[in-house]
Amino acid sequence: MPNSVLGRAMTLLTAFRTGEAELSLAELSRRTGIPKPTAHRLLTELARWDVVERTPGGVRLGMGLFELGQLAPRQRGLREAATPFLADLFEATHETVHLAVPDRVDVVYVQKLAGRLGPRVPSRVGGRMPAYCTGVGKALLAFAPPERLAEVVAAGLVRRTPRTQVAPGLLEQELARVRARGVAEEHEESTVGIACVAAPVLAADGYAVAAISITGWAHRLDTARLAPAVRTAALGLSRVLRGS
Amino acid sequence: MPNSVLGRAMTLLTAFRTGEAELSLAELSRRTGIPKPTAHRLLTELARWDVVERTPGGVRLGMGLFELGQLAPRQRGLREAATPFLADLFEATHETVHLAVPDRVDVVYVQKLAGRLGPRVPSRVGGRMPAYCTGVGKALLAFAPPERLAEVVAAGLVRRTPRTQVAPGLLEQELARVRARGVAEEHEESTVGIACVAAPVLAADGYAVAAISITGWAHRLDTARLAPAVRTAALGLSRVLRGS
DNA sequence: CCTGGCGTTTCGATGAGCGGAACGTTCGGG
DNA sequence: CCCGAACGTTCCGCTCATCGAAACGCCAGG
Repeated sequence: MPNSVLGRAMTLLTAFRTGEAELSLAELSRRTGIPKPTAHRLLTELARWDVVERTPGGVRLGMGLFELGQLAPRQRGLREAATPFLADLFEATHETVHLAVPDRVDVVYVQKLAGRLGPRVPSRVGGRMPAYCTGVGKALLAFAPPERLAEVVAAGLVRRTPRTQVAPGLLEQELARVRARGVAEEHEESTVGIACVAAPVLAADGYAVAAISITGWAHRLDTARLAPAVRTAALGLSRVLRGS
Repeated sequence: MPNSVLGRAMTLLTAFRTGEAELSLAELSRRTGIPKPTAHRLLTELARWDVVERTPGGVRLGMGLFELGQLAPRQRGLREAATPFLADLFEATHETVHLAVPDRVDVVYVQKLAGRLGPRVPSRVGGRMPAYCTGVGKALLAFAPPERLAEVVAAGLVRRTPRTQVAPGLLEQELARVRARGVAEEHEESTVGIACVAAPVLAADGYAVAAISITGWAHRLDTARLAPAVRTAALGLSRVLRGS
């Protein structure tokens, strides 16, 4: 348990898990080891800033936090510029469409357009996945500074499904193919039953700042047919971001 | 200037304005009145939690903040459920599509799909607008508990454009029409040149939890033609949220 | 009725937090 | 080239914001 105010506040905020609508003071205290009166005091102040909101059953993360988070520049401008391309791609294919950015050895999803008929893809906006076993992650790694792959390998390649690629040499060869082709694929490497085709969004320096992907059922997604569409959207966004 | 750690940290975080990629320590200190060493210390700790990130020119709001903000339940489940309906509406109309939720006397935009040809609508995801002069706001007010309108009136109706409606009685009459019709309109009341047609997303208790809208140029948007489409999307989302 | 658990409040003790001063670096102007 | 201004960073004695055990009232379940 941290002994700083900020550390404790962050510990409370990060105790909330995906899908939890609210947590009671007692549960937060149990999860974090922060004594109830302390947690109570901190949450009371956080509520004054709308970082948390009081509910009948306890507290929930607040709209003020959502509003602040939307100002984070690394996702904001990109998501705004990308939304028309993503909407086009969604309209053209009616498969789930993602925009993701790199963050250390992971990808973070910043936009997702999904219909009502596709698979329940476990990705979510604001969520993370490892780069090495996801389509968007491989598209980003292929066009990342070379030390990024070394970081990813040093962090460890963990088998998540029977099809996860955990040999660094094979991953490196695949990334070379991605670089040559401009498109990355994922076939059940991160999630059983799910396939994906992704293309990097490149900045002027040739490195990827984001990746766009289409995701669907592994038994049904025609990655060969969709690759040009994904690549087209990514190239369009790349051009817009370069200001030309 | 607050004398609590949380208050100071929040003051620093809320000093960032829309569109600012980063701020120097000195600028943050000037804006907030927080002495440089104090700001430096707080930002250093916030950076450890990815709430802010260091940049060559200073600091920026971080991806950790974005990720936390995406967990806020009041926008999360709604945005995920709504995205297919919004995407449908965007595909059908190619006008800018919004999803907004009520927050006291304002609306907060939680999703926005815009193409590349429509007006540069000043709304943004994570941004706020007053309820009384926006299409989504009026749709929400018409189906809000009665005390909400009283709050809005008590907070004051401020003229933002020559067409802003600032007479409480006229607003009340308009909201009655919205209730009867199930659709609200906005004709340059919040932003010159912009029109909007919006429909409420209703919970089982008959109150609105969100509103969906289509926004476009005031001289061009055919609200009469688009109203049924917006209402259809809102009704569909209402039904999904009710679980039936 | 009793017990356990909840959220809330109190207040003396203390150490986390404070910020002026100092420092080294960089940049722009004379 | 030199100087001054501004920057970010560090230091450390002081202090007050923070802490949390204890107490309290309420509620639900046995």
